[in-house]
Amino acid sequence: MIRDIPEISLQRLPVYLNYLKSLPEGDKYISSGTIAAALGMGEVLVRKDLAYTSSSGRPKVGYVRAELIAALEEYLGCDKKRNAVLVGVGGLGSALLAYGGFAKYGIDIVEAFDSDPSKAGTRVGGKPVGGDGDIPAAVERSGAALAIVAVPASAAQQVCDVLVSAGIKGILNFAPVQLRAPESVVVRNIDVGASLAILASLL
Amino acid sequence: MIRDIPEISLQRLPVYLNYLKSLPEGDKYISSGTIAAALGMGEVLVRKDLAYTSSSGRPKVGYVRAELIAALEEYLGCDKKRNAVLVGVGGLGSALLAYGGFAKYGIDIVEAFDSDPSKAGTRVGGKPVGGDGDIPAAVERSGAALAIVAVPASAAQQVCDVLVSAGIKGILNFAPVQLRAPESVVVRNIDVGASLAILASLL
DNA sequence: TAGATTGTTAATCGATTAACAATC
DNA sequence: TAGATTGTTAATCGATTAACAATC
Repeated sequence: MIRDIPEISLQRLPVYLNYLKSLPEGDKYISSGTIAAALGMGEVLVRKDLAYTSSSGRPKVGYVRAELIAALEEYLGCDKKRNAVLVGVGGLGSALLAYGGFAKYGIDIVEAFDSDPSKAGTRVGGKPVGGDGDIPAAVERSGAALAIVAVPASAAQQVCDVLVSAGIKGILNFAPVQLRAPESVVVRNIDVGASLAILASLL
Repeated sequence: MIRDIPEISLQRLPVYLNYLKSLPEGDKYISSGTIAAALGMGEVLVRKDLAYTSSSGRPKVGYVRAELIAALEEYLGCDKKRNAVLVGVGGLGSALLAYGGFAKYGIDIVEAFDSDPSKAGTRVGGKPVGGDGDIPAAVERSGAALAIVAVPASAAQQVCDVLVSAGIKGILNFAPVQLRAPESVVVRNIDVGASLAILASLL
């Protein structure tokens, strides 16, 4: 699924998608200028980004909203069912297991894992929780290519290693450490503490 | 606290900080090349980023690790105590209230709010929870300039408006909507669902 | 037709990298 | 001194914006 789109453009696509979905059903057409004004960006940028999804508008009228939504969803792979696993059923991990925001992108967290044996065998957010040792078998069984790491920083690298050797190809890491992984594995980080600190330092 | 640093450089500072803190106490010096290799980036970039914090290294030996940590912490304002409030005590909000990762940046979530009256008066993650109507008074009392929005997308704009009129200057928004706010208010977004979808589409 | 909007090409802007002098 | 590393200046690269032709 390698694409000829800059990652920074890719990151904006869900923003467009959310905005378009929030519009009233009645609006059949929408122009790049309207989108740009609503989201506070340049309209040429909007058109360039949308062009990557192979959606196209009509001069004078704009884009058909429903078509644009469909093109964005297809480009983002929302129609394809993709499985993910989650490691670290603490506060954040539990919240993510119960979070409903992955479904609209076709992503399903099928199983979670925690090093605490007392959590193994339970269910959190409706998802079965196993021990860390169950990771390889579960990844193989479910065919999951995605993993969420929500363990403490001290455990993250080790968990990453297990995930990589289990065949995981993409890791969303919430631990505040830089994970070492083979180039073939894509790692992206979300550091909530750092994000708030950065925000604070912009004030 | 307006700075002459590109935001993209600012975003890397916590990464350096975490890495430097993770090194063994015994290492007195560290070079930009070592940092770059560990984090998978160019060494000139590391030096440029570090230069923004007014830390400086010595040719031939590198940077004094402890000085670098101190400079980064000072630049990021970790030494200054800053208060934040959180709105939306659902799964994610509760997890963030219990999350310990803000303290190292000098940020303290002092109070939370939820529209559900049954939550008002309780404590979550050790933090007092009030009703949404308590926001203005609490913001004034605590002097909080930062807010975390962890409510559903449908409520986020209204919550944003309340926070802005209460005097909040920076908002970290977890709801998948683009918030409208005055230019004087800095808004940054974390969309966990979108982040995982983007990751998936890179595979 | 006239006007609005798209899509593309060229220009600008900003960030990263390369080259290299300074220096400990 | 020689070598390693910093810090800076210039070159490159990539993303955004401006200009504008195409078109419905």
